[in-house]
Amino acid sequence: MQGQAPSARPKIGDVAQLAGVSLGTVSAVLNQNGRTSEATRERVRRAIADLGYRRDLYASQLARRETRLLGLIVSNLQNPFFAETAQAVEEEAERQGFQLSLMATDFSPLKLRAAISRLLEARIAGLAVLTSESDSVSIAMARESGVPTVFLDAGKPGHSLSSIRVDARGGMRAAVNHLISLGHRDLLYVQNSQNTTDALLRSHLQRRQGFAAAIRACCVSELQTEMLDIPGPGAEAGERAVLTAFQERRFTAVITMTDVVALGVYRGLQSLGLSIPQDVSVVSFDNTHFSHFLHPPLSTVDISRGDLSRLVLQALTSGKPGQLLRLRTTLLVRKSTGQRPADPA
Amino acid sequence: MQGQAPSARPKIGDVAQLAGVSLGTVSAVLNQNGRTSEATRERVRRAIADLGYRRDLYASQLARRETRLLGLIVSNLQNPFFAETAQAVEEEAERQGFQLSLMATDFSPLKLRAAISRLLEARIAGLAVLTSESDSVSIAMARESGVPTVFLDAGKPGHSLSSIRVDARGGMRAAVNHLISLGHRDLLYVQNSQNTTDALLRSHLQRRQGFAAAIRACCVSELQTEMLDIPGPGAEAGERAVLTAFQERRFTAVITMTDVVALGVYRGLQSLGLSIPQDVSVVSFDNTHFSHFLHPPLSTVDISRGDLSRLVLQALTSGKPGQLLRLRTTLLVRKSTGQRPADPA
DNA sequence: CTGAAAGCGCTTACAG
DNA sequence: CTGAAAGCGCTTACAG
Repeated sequence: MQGQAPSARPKIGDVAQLAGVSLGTVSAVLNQNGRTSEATRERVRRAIADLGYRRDLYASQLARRETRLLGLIVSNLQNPFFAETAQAVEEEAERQGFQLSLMATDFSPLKLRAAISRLLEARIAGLAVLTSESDSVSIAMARESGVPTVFLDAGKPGHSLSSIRVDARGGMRAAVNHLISLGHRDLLYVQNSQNTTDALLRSHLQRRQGFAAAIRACCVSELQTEMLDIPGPGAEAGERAVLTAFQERRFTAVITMTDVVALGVYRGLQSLGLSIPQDVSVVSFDNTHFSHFLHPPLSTVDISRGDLSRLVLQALTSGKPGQLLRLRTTLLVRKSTGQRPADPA
Repeated sequence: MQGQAPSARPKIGDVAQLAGVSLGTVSAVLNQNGRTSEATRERVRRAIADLGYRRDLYASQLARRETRLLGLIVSNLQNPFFAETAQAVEEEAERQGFQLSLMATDFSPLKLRAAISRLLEARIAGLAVLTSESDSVSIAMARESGVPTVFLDAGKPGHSLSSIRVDARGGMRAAVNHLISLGHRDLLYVQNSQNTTDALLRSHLQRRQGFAAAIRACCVSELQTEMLDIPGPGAEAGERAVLTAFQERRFTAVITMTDVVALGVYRGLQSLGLSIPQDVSVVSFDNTHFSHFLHPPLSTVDISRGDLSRLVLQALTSGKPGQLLRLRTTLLVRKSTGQRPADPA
């Protein structure tokens, strides 16, 4: 039923025997050590093909000193920001000869700890935790392991632990100033919280703080703002936030914590019969792929995936752990933001 | 620089010594074999914590007969269909006590082969290949390994290899009939090809064939259809397809191969000043999460992620490999489809 | 409930 | 360029 018996799986000794060479020689061919003659290599290759031999990962790695494996943990692969980031890191890792083991936490600190634990068991050469939730136990685990690690917007740099700080404040400031310069005075800030009971969502916090700071620093006096936090998935939260907030008061601009939230905001505004940007401007954060394809194309703050992935690999493989790395953000003005309407009826 | 020296990593023997027990006892505690007293377990746990001990995955798996690891390969994690499917399979696997090793091919048959190869080296207990591209060499590799395997819309069932057949034709038939019943007679079918030189994109082919078959089977005589295939990423392709096709002729309905293509079609139509569904109806395939949040919400053919993941686990772990499994599709009528306009000017 | 020993399938000095 | 041997860090019968 199970196909061949388990013992049918050929081993390196079977290959050696069939090829008429020793174990070490087969191993050298497998690892491309190059200290074998072409004729030998060919015989070994043929024996491997004939037997359907496949090296055992566990035996191979156990016998090796080090691994070329990097661990990457993100919050959720359904979220385009994380999916795009994971792909960028994977490509950069491959370019540098590393394989990636990818895990998702679903915003749960417990799953984050479990993921770190599993990756450490795999003796990874480096660990990148690019999640929006954070967890002090996880940070301590990573730090104590001594494995070069990088967190996103979390952890104090030192020893083996680096930290990448996204300039969320700068991005938010740019977004707020953009809206104010367009004449907007009534701003709604929308974020969603995931169900993370005991986790501090750093990136969320920073974006919100960035918004608040930009408002405080603003030169204009008659600013009216409201900040809404709706639990649940981003798109649903964005829609509900708009339906709720616009019942009481009229805003001319909405700033969302992520593009996914903006997706829901678009829908909410449209179901209220409000046009973007004629009636309401929308600006967001993340520059996920789909934001360009919304109607109208969404103005959003870009976090460069390329820069991020290069920083990650620098933190993990440069031999200089414990760095504090900064990542710029850039406001992309597209078509979802415009002049404040003359008469926001 | 590297933190502790590599040899600093404690082993099971260090734990045994500190706890005053033997190797086997520590192993029993680690594996929850339960044949240890609570007092012993506690001592071992404390020793593990004190030393910061972490089991070595490779040694552990090498010594074990079997693995509880399943391999899952998808085409691209940025595509919401694959991301959602991966998450569903992961949850179902976890429910049944399996871990998942996830890989992406980026639509490349070569990467598909490499992924299968790596997963087989990890001695996976089962392999699911849920990609849109297919490759006969990959199918042969999987088959010859004897590992229980399931392909999506590819491979002849037999021995260790199962196949899940998505009822794309049925879904397309429902979509076409829905449009025809709404009075539409001028239909545009849009698909995008990825850069897969030598791969046959089965799911694409089947959807297109489903469309063609539904048209042929149709009772109405005055049907006008056009089928467009634009290379490149889905959203870009959808937009370009509309801009191209509507230059020459006026369609009242567009059927897209995937939701991602529909995203681009929306944008193309809107930039032409055409309203959905007042001027043009759109119906799609996949029911990805975002389709519900487009404006208007997209009518699309659903492929149940829950059913799919249950079929995958059934194929891999039921002990009855070599099955042919069928997966239904369901047309979800939302707001992007409506009556054919009276005067499609 | 515990301990000593064999074995998992490789890689890597080392000697030839 | 090749071969014999030690060792990687666990798990698992087996004997006590």
